[in-house]
Amino acid sequence: MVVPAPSAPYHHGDLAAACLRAAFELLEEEGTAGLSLRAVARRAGVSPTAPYRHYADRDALLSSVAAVGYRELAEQLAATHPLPSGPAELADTAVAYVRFALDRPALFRVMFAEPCDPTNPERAAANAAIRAYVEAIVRRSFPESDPAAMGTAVWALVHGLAFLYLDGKLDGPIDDQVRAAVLAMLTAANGAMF
Amino acid sequence: MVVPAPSAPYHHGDLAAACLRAAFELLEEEGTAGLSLRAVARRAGVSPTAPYRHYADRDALLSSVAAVGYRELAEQLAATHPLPSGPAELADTAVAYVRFALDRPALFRVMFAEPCDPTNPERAAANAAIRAYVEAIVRRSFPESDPAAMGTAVWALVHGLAFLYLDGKLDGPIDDQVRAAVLAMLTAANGAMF
DNA sequence: TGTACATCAGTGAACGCGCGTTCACTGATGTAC
DNA sequence: TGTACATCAGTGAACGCGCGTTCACTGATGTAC
Repeated sequence: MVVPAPSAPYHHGDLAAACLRAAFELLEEEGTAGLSLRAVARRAGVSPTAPYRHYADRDALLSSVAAVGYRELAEQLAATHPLPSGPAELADTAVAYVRFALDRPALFRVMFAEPCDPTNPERAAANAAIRAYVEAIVRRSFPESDPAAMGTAVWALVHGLAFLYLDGKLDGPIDDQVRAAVLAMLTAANGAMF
Repeated sequence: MVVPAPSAPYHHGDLAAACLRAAFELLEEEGTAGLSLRAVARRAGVSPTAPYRHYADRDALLSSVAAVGYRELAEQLAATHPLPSGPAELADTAVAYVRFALDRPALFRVMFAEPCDPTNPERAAANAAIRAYVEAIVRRSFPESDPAAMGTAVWALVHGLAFLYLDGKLDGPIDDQVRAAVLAMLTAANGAMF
């Protein structure tokens, strides 16, 4: 019976996944600046060049990180309300979006603020998934509006809130303010001066 | 009569302003990554350490850049409509905001996405100016809404549009789509299913 | 069941790079007497 | 008006740093016969 050596086998086993995990941890602990290929390799317990077996270059790793991030954001939104309808549920979803950004700021920045390869199919799919989710909401809650235009507006509203908080342009009790902002916007047209 | 030496006087004259100008040019030409203190010094034709006479460190320079950027953004908005009212003028202003972001993406990122020193008084003033502008619009156009909440929402809407376009999450004819999104949002409540 | 060999997944040394920042310095300027 | 001197705004060499990426390599694995 062969007892496997207790440590440091030559082959890692699943280095691709380990790199991804390491990248997430680094983003959480050190922020965007801490996410280098070398740091990922270090944390995975592997030589600086080993990740190149699994990722063509730094950008490729970032794209994979972003793709996983999109999936997790989608899960978090769906967990709040699979298909929100009505102002209160929409506000809940907005809060969930902003919370995601503030809980994992570096990840959120990689997902959105870094110029990742736009031809990456994983990214395109993730992007399309978010759009579809938002448009489904819009079609249900605002049947009289243009779903594309209104979908863009809704996404922009929550996305803008996320970034404004993330970058310290707003302060105060976040959940309440996000809720208030979304509700104010959704009911504004009724009392508008035009 | 003293004829000044035609080149390379020992004292620059106004190195602080020259650094700022160089920083803007670098942002325009090379993007955020190209903006280093050394590059600024090089472009200003001065030794790598000279800028330290005028800026405590890299962050201090970035803060100054951001402050000037805010002023220019405010000017561009005011030039579109000093105090927009009605959906069409609001949409114009939104377009101007997004245009600013897309015309000068690296500058816009420095203004918003970089973690500049939040205690910088120039930055605080710039931030307050934007808020005041937006709230003035809101008070006039949406007298029945909470001006703070609605102000936040309006800013977030245009800011989100700016970043989504900037980061390639949306595509298509920008001006038209921004206008359509803003108009859809501002009239949505009328036909909402709640 | 054994063996030869192709393939795969790592290693480790080395490359060149540009960065922010420090330090002791020196040339230029302006002010007090 | 001339001079001494403090102050200001630059220089230039040097520091240590970590990065992405390349290269030739080697240990481990698995497959064909």
